[in-house]
Amino acid sequence: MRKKPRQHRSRAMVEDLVEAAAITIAEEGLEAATAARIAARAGVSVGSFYQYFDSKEDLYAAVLEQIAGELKTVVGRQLGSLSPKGMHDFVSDLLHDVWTLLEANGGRYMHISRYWAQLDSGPAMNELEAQMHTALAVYLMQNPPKQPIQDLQVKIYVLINSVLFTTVRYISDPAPHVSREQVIETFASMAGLLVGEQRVARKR
Amino acid sequence: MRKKPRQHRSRAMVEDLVEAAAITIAEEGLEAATAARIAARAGVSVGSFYQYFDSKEDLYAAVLEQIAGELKTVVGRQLGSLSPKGMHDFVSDLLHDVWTLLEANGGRYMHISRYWAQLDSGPAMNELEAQMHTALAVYLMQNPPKQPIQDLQVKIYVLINSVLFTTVRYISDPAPHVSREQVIETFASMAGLLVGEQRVARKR
Amino acid sequence: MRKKPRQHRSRAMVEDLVEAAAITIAEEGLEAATAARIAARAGVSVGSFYQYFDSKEDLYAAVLEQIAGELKTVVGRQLGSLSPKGMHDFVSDLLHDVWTLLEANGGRYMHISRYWAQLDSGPAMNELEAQMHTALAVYLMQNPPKQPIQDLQVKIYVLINSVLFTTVRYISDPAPHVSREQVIETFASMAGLLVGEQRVARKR
Amino acid sequence: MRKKPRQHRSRAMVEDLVEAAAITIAEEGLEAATAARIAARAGVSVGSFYQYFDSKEDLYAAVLEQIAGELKTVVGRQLGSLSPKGMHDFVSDLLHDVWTLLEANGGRYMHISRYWAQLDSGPAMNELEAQMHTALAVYLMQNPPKQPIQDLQVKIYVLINSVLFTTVRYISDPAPHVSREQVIETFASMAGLLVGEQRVARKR
DNA sequence: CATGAATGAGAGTTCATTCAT
DNA sequence: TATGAATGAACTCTCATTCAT
Repeated sequence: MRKKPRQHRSRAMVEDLVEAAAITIAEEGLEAATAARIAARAGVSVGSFYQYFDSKEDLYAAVLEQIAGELKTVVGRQLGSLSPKGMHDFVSDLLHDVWTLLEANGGRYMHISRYWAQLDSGPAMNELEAQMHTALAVYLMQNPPKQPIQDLQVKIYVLINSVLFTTVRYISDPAPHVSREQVIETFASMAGLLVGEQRVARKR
Repeated sequence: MRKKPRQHRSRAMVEDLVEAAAITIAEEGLEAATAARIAARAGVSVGSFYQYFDSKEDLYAAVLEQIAGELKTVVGRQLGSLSPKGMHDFVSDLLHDVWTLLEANGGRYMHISRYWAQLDSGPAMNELEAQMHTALAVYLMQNPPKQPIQDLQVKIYVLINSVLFTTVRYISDPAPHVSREQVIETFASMAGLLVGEQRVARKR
Repeated sequence: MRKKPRQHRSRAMVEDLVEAAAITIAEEGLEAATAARIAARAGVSVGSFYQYFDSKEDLYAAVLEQIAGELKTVVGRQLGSLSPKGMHDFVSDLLHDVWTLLEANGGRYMHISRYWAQLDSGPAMNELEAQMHTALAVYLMQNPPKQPIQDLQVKIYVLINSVLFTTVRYISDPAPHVSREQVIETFASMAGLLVGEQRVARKR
Repeated sequence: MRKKPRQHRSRAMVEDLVEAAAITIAEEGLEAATAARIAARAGVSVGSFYQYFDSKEDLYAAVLEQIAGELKTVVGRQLGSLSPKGMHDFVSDLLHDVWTLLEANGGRYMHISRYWAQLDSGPAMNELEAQMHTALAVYLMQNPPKQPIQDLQVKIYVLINSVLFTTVRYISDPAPHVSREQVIETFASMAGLLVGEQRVARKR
């Protein structure tokens, strides 16, 4: 469990460490992300590292938390504009934003995602899922479908996981014959179809 | 490069090692899957380990190869019965079989899949993808759609990745409110919808 | 490349390690001089060993450097008094000093020299040879020979190698019927003869 | 202690192993000369290796014995023609022959000599020394010097060691400005001078 | 608080030697 | 007698973590 420092200096140090860890994992891989290397990149001593994080794993967790936090912000921004759009366009816009975030900083977050299995990503994933549920609930309250959608929870579960991991895979090991736009459009269609939407995408 | 043993004893040992590696990765995680641990679980000395595999990574690769091989067998079995069924039922049946395989032995393969990014799974994934392309091509020749399907490659790419990783995630971190049947049905629907099939699932 | 430590503690540790390595090589042979053994003898952990030396070979190099450095000091001390003595006496005095150094600490340096071929002793040897050339040049300028000495470089090369390795062999595997004085005298004669000196040794 | 096999097959195998060991040490260094590698090069199984040699060290000893044996043969050939030549020419001719032997087979023996310290070369050296003593004794009986030579044993000791190790060093780390002929001539002069010979070399 | 030298358990890998076949 | 698969001790080197300064 990480200590929650309240001092200014400390908070800056924690942030530096988290960022250094993210960069190191992204650029050199998880195996190269040693305590010494991360601390060096953060311009801090190993000792200080352990002042704020009880273990390397704690730091990794903080990195994931940060990513999840930014993702939540992105999703939150879309939530406000859900209803007027329809599902297809909502998913499309959302994915564009998510993709942009994941590709920012040279795809830093993307590369980190490769290690989700080692990184105990469970909590972050669950938060995202919960948020999506909220989004969908709001949407459906405002756009009551003619026929009730069955298994909504399941569809959300499938969608979010499909989107996330396919995106991860696409960026870490891109398919030459598949464009980013196409992937997004495919997911948007899938989402629309799953909620019974007519296949009439807005022009972009 | 792994030596290809031709003796009986040796082949048994190689198999033991591959299985021990699979079990160890599945049960204790990739980090715990050290040469010594794997060898011990296989009831073999470290020396023997390195008699048959030039490095730990070579063994990991062998594990992946085995999984991919079994997956290919499962898919191949379904390929023969594609056309009479329609896409939805084909995907549904296929997923049931795949799921059964991945869940076998306490979900061993499932857990290993978590580490696909570290395990150089590229080749295996590509083979599977190629196989799916074949399947789809066969299906579409026998069931020519009224309107041509656009971006077929993309849809396959998205589908296979979605199915695989969602399945992985489902088994390694199951959602309490989502049943296996429901996930499969969702994917089958998605597949059917993507190829323009009417949503009339066969009764099961 | 060895880190250059600037702290007091560190410098002491580096010295301890070099000495421990020297003792271990001398007493137990090069094969027994493992990282663990050397570290243990230095009263230090393996980790510290690798904090200051990037590899075992680096430490060996440091040992050689130290020996070469001390040899150079000894030779340098003699160089000042070359001319008034004549070649024979110069070599005799020099060898006495060198011998004393090599025999110090139970012949530690002597024993190490046995492994010169494995220890990448090239640089050290070359420095010593260069120094000898200087010495000889000075001597010959101050004592111009009646007839020019032919092949001076060759003679120096032969002399220095002969002296060094014969001395090494003598100490590491002494001949019972041969005394140290006699070996030195023989080399001194050889040196004198090679530069055309009359065979009139000073009384000792 | 090596077993002395008397069978034909066995003797051939022992010879093969000794040669394989010599080649391996010469070409790949002592560290690379593992039991498996040597056996493979000899076209024999490791098991057979240990049938004839109790340890790797035993094999190394056999290699040294072989080299020493061939050296002895060379020296012996010169011994017959000692007296008529005088010391200088005797040493010169001997060194040419020795040099030729050491350079044969791509300098195989030469390279092996680099490892004399690890290879327990004591016995071989002692034999060679004894042989040289015999040679000198014969020479001096047939060419009684005007003044008795002092410290003959010492001079032989110094000469043989000087010649051997300087030669080893010369071949394993040749000096660019020094030719083989010059080294030999220098040693021949030294030998002549040490036994009081006039410096009148035969024309070559 | 910050530092970074020191620690030592542990990882991957090699290889001399044995022994069942 | 010949084989080479099997063994496991030993080696080099790394790195998370601590603690004296």
